[in-house]
Amino acid sequence: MEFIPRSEEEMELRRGAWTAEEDLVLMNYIALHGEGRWSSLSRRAGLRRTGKSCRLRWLNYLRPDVRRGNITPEEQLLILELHSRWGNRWSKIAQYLPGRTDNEIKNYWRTRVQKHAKHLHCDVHSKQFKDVLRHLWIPRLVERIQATSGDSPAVASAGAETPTTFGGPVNAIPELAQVKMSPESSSTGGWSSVDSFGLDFSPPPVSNDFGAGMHGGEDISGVDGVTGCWSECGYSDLGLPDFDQSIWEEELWSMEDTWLQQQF
DNA sequence: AAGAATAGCAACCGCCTTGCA
DNA sequence: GTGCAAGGCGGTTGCTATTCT
Repeated sequence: MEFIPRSEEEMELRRGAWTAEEDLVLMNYIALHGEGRWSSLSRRAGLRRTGKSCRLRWLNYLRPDVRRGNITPEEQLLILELHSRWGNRWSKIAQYLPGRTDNEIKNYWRTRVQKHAKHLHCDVHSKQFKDVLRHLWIPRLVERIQATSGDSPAVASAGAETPTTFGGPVNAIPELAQVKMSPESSSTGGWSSVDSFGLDFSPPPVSNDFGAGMHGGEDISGVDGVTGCWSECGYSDLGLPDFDQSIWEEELWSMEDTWLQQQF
């Protein structure tokens, strides 16, 4: 169907990629006036964009606390677990990964996790794939986290008697959701609960929005939203190795193939 | 070296919810 | 209670960079 603009204003609306100039205008405006109502903000700032477009650009790209770059093993673990609980509730999942946007998590899921499922010729929601996650992917992630966090004895391990948190980097960041092994799961090898992988979470400890205390319907106003700025927390200086995703994925895939052959 | 295929991600779309008059 | 505008969210699209043939 042909798009017929109903007004001059609509005709002038810009779409597609944002220019550096537009970014600057939006950032400057928000720095001076705050977020406010997006539709009027767009007009007042002199941007020929919809309010929605401005909001999206700010939240997903321009916000100073947006983290970019590889999803760390800790974050992958959180995503896998939280997705097993809530499904495609990306914004809810994003609350537990400060600095990551729902869009980024959604993209990660679609490009990495679904790719895995496709490779294994199964659906991401199938029991088969969930088993692969539970028995192979997650334990491997835990191993990686252990390996990169050095000599932490508190790292999740099969057979641990009490809930333990991942040591090293994760513990170094109080703002990051604490991933804990539950006693039930640890007694059965770590990852055996039916609906989730047996991890325990603290409530979302940090707000990654700037101003509004409500996020996704849950009141998280008790936290200092502005100091949620990730770089200020030192996360960028954690020295997490930039582990080579492709190499470890290949390794994982061959393990998965072997494992699946044994299981099915 | 060039074209095709694929992956990754930014941005848009449309539906639903919320707040307000 | 109703209608409207705006915001929020999940799904989808399309562009660009990278890899493969």
